[in-house]
Amino acid sequence: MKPRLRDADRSQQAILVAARDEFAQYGLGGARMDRIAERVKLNKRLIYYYFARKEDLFLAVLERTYADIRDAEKQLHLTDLAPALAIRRLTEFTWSYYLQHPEFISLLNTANLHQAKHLMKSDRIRDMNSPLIETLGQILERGRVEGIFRGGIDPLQLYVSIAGLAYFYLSNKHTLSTIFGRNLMTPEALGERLAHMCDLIQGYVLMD
Amino acid sequence: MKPRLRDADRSQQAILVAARDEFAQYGLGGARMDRIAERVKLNKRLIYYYFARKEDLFLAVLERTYADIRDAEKQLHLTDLAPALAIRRLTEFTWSYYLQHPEFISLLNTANLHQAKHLMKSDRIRDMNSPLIETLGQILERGRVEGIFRGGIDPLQLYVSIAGLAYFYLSNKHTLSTIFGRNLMTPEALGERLAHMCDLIQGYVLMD
Amino acid sequence: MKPRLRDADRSQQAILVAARDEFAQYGLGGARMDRIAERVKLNKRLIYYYFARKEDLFLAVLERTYADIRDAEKQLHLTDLAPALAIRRLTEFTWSYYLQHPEFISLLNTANLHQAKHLMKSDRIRDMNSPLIETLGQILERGRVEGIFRGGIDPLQLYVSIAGLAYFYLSNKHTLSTIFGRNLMTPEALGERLAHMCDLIQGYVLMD
Amino acid sequence: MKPRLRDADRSQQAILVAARDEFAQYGLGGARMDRIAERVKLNKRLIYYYFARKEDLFLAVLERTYADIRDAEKQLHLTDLAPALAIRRLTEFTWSYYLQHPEFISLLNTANLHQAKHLMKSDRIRDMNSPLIETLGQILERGRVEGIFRGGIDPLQLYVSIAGLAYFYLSNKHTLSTIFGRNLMTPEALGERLAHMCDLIQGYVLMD
DNA sequence: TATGAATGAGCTTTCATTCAT
DNA sequence: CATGAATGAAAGCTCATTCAT
Repeated sequence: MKPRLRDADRSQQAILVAARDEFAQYGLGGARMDRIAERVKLNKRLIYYYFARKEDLFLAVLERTYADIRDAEKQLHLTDLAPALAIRRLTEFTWSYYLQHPEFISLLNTANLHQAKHLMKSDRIRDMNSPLIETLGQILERGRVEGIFRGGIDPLQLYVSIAGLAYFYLSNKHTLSTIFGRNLMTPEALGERLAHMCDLIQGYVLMD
Repeated sequence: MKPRLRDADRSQQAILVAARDEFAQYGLGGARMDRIAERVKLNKRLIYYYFARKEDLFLAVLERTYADIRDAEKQLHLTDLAPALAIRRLTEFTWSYYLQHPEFISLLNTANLHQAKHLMKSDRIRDMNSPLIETLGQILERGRVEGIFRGGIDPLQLYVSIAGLAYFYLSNKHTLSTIFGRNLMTPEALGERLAHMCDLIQGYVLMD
Repeated sequence: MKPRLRDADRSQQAILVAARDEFAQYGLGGARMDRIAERVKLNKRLIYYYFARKEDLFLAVLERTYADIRDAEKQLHLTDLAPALAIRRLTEFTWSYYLQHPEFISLLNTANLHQAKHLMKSDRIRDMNSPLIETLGQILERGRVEGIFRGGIDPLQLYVSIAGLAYFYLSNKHTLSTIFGRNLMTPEALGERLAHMCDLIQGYVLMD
Repeated sequence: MKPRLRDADRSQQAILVAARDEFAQYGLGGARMDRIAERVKLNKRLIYYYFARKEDLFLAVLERTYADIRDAEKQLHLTDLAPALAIRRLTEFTWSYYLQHPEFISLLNTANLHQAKHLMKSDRIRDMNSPLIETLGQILERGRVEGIFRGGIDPLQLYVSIAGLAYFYLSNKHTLSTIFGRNLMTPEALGERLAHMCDLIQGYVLMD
């Protein structure tokens, strides 16, 4: 006998995926419930059945999005690596995750446009508090003890910097490409960017 | 004395300011023409009289926004400074401009959400092509010749990095503050961020 | 018993009737969607739900209008009648159909004002191509063979003439009445007109 | 010294022409005051200065239109011609006037859509009462006396018939062409129509 | 669980018209 | 005589949301 509950769960997941794409493409204000329903090929009413309101749906999408990146981060096992390699791995990971998940960047922008008021309502996200900062702190400390990293580095600042170097480039790829008249998304350009980022970060953390 | 009413230019400028604030606060999809009209205390119809459509108004706002930052950049006179100081000035300027113009960040995000299709329609913006990259190239070269900068630095990558370091922090201030449970907008936090940025950038461009 | 509410087809038909009256009374440009909604006592949004746009609604009304007259024409069974009688029946039918369906005349005028661009978009109407011309051709030929009709009559010209004799009188009843200071819509006047039309047409087709 | 008044008059005439074209093309409801102003290349405010309201402008256009056709009719000098020829000339004139003035047909349709309420407000038009009916009555009587026309013909009915035969064909040229899949506006088609009309009318008035 | 039908509020846009010079 | 600036009202249309089954 077929488990009914699985169907329900599958519908919900499908709705979340469709909604994520819609919100990422059009923002919260520009997203259309009709279009989401059409994307999932499910009745619009069903979306309301599961998620009650557009804003709630957006919140659910955000929660899912954060859960996804946290899961990915957990696969990194940075503590198993030598400090310098760990930093490099983190930089590469951040870059490629953003690159492969443009919807993450867009959703983050949207969340911030609305001053993160959705985030704040979500205990789940706040509790999902990235353990990365702590891990990063341990790595930096280990590197300092080993004499290869300089001291006094704030792990949060470093994390924000790594993210920022990747984020700005990818988030603004359209305007930057237009204004500088240079396609920033060719494989070569992407490679150059990653190399530049690694140089910058390595140069900062490594002892002279 | 200039007449307050029936001044076409004055009305247009006032509309642009109100629209800029509205778009920055709510995004393109979330912005309301009614609210813009109320902000300017002018008849809604007048907005259409001058700007025809919401999208055109958004484009006009973007053009104005870019013109503003270009004007500010021109005041920097980086070429008059010693290379190391010039880089520092640029970093500080970028930081404080973004800090003092949160609407700039928001509008940029919105423009990118829509894949810069508005930007592309504007010859004015494309021609407004930032001369900063060229200036930055000259500074880097001068520093290299003087033996204080390392060689092989792509000015565009460096510019994007400086911007990214400031942008990500400020653009995502709400989500970051929420997730890390730490107010990133206190004077101290802001000062620390700028210091960190300068360290990072200086460490990258300066010869060991 | 059929449910009165939540009957999609019923709603659509009711909307079409209300829209037909509104378009006939005010033309395409003068028709108001609000007024149509009020006529049907249905939510305005529902009209858009089924017909998407005002122009599409007008097209649907036109299609329905043409279908109606084609249906009526089919009831005539002209081929069963003697040629002379058939011509008379057609004349009378045309006259009374126009007389009883003033909305038909008005809608036709509106369609032509817009250069039939709606008609052209409708495959349904173009395929609904009046079989009357062919029937009329057969009747004329039969009459000619029987020696009572003159030869060389173009059925299309004759059809247009019959229609025109009725149409102009009824379409312009207001201006004609005003200008000639004579009420053209009294029963007597209407009877005289029909008699005149029959005389004219009979005189034309019959052998001297 | 240049007479100022001529300019004013010229502007008014230009506005009337532009308005006539606009009303003919879009109907009363679809006509746009802005578009009329653009057609004349005069300020919209000036139109209001001279004609006060859209409806009044439409009325002025109607008056002018009627005056024009009455003028043309006066050039016919039908009473100078032999009765049979006079009827033929009238038929030809009606046909070619409608053919060359499609705006006349359209404006007439619009006037009737609004139930001639504009016409009724205009004493000028009502007084402009076509003398053609009287003339036509004289011609018919003359022909009857000469033994070439049958008696008992109502000049108004005949006039309406002549007009209707031309009007319907030309007014509905778009729908008829579309539905019958036959271009009714080629020179050949137009010639055939006129010939048919003359046959019909001659056949009716002439003694067997 | 799932859906087509229906709605009220509000959105962008339009339009005839008036103001001030 | 002529005009650019400004407006209130209303139009077409959209949208999130709910109803009934």
